[in-house]
Parts: sequence; structure tokens; C-alpha cells
Amino acid sequence: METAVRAQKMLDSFARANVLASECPSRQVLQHLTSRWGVLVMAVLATGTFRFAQLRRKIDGVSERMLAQTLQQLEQDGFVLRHDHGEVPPRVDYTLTPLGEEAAGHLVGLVAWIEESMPRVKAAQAAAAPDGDADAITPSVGRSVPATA
Amino acid sequence: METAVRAQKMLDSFARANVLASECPSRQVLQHLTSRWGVLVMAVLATGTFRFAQLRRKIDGVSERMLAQTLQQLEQDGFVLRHDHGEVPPRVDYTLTPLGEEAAGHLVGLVAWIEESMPRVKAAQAAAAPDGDADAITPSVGRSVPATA
DNA sequence: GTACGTACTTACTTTTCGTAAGTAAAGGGT
DNA sequence: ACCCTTTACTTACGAAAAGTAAGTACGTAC
Repeated sequence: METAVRAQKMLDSFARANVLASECPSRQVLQHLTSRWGVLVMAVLATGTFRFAQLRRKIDGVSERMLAQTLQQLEQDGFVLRHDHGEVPPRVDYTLTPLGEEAAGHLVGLVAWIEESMPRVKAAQAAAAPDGDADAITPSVGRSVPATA
Repeated sequence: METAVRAQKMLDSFARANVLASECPSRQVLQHLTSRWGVLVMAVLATGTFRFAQLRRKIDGVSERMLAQTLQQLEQDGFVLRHDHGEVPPRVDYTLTPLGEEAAGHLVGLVAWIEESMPRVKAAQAAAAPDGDADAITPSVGRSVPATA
């Protein structure tokens, strides 16, 4: 192994993670937590322990494939604990680890903010989309719009 | 307009948004904010105003296509303000709206937590994958990791 | 004995994403 | 004079991800 490579690894160990760097592993973790279903799984698990099918029913629209995949990612990152009772028919339940609870705290905070801020977001969306009221707000500065939108 | 339809609209206006419901518009907003590049764009814009190319350089790995798309989504939701100076060559800068700043607060909180928690996440990942190259991980605290009792 | 529930996995299809190139106009270099 | 670069995008196309449907190995209820 080259010296420069090893030196880089040492730096990696001590330097703080930076999600803006594409090769930083923290970005993958961010992606797992903020993935389409990851956020929702974490938010639900923040309220207790659940079985696979229970999560599937709670999270409207998630497929079995995606739920399984999401749970595996979260488990590998140490956010979720999978407890297989080893019975037949299968019985497995999922809980947050202490690390997962910390992460979930931020995620439920975000989700809660979105849910309570939706009226304001809707207002902004309505102002941005000239659908219905023709004489909307500032047409802003001439933003060229191609004929074939 | 039918009575049932009007009643539904009243409910829509007063009921709180719920991201667990697949048809709830809040889920799309959540997706925009937590999309792969959405989080990073919001986090960067939380530190000031930037031009398109500046954002592109700051956010390592983002393509022009995705940056443009992400910014458009965030603009439509009312989180980002696009200011086109109407000059040639083009000059456009992006800032957070007050609404966007609130959202960004939660996102930078999450990002900061991930960055400072990476050592623990790495330890968990190492414990989960006994076959991986432990070379990439340096246990920040030189201590054996319990098998997640 | 037929149907259903559990926790997944495996093929196949659709949607999304990333890469590369194109666009209009100004400015710098040779 | 002419080419090249910069800016903020858009468009086409191949690659990767996500969604859909079906299969698996049982056990229970009807």
C-alpha cells in the first residue's frame, strides 16, 4: 500500500465526516435515512416496536420489496434492530436502537414540521403555479419558456 | 358542486397532513426535501445565497440536470427563491425563503448529527458485516463493540 | 381442501437518474 | 478575426433504481 493512500485513510479516521464530499460514507448513511421509505420507517419505529406486516400496513404505499430493502439498510447502519423469533410462520419484529432513536428524533421533527407547515407550503405552491388564477403574482423577470412545455 | 365534494375539501383544509397516507401532498413535499440532492441543496443554502454554478461546485457529485430539477422543486414548494438578474451571460442566484429556512433548520440538524455520529455508525456497520474490510474503519474509541445485546 | 397470513426473495416492467452534448450571448486570448 | 470559455439551463439516451407480481415454506381457520 502506498504511503499517500495510508495517510489518506488516517485522515479519514480523524477528519469529521462531510456529506458534501461525494466519496464520504456519511452521504450513504444520509441517503439511507432520507430515502423515500427510510424516513417513514424511522418515524413509525420511533413510536414503538412493529412486525414487518404491521409496518407495511402503517406505511401506506410501500411494497414488500422496498420495505425489506429499507429495513436491511437501516439495520446495517445500526439504526434498527431485527429480532427474529425463529418461529413458523415467520415472526420478526423491528425496533430502533439507541442510535436509531437519536436519528429518528431529527426525522420526526422534520416530518412534524412539514405536516404542520403544509398550509403555508400549499399557499406557496398555489402562488408558483398559474393554474386557475391567471393574474398571479409577479411574473418575475423574463424567464424564457419554450413553446413546447 | 356536490355536497360530498365540498365536504371533502373542507376536511382537506382542516385535517392535519399525514405523511403516512400515500395520497397526502405532504409526502411529496417530504420527498422533495429529503431527496438525494434536496437535503444538500437546502443545507448549503442555509449558509447563504449562491449562484447555480457555485452550488454545483459545493455539492460534490451533483449533475447540472439534477441540480436544476431539485432547485425547481424546492422553488415550487416555496423553500427557495430564484432571482434571475436577466443578464447575459446568465446570472441567477438562489436563497432560502423564510419557510425554507425553517425547513433547512431541521435538515442541517440531521446532517450535523450524522456527521458527528459517523464513528458510531461505522462501528455498527463493522459489527453487522464481519466479512468486510475492517481496514476502512478505525474504532474511534479503542474498545470492543458489544454484539448489540 | 381451499383460502389466507407471515416474511421475505426473485423475475420482470416502469420510472428515475446520471452522462454527455447542445444553446444564446458576452468576453478573453492569439 | 476566430476560437475557446463561462453561465444557466434543456434535451436525448443509456444505466441504475424502484415498483409490480408471483413464488416459497410453512401454519391456521373455515
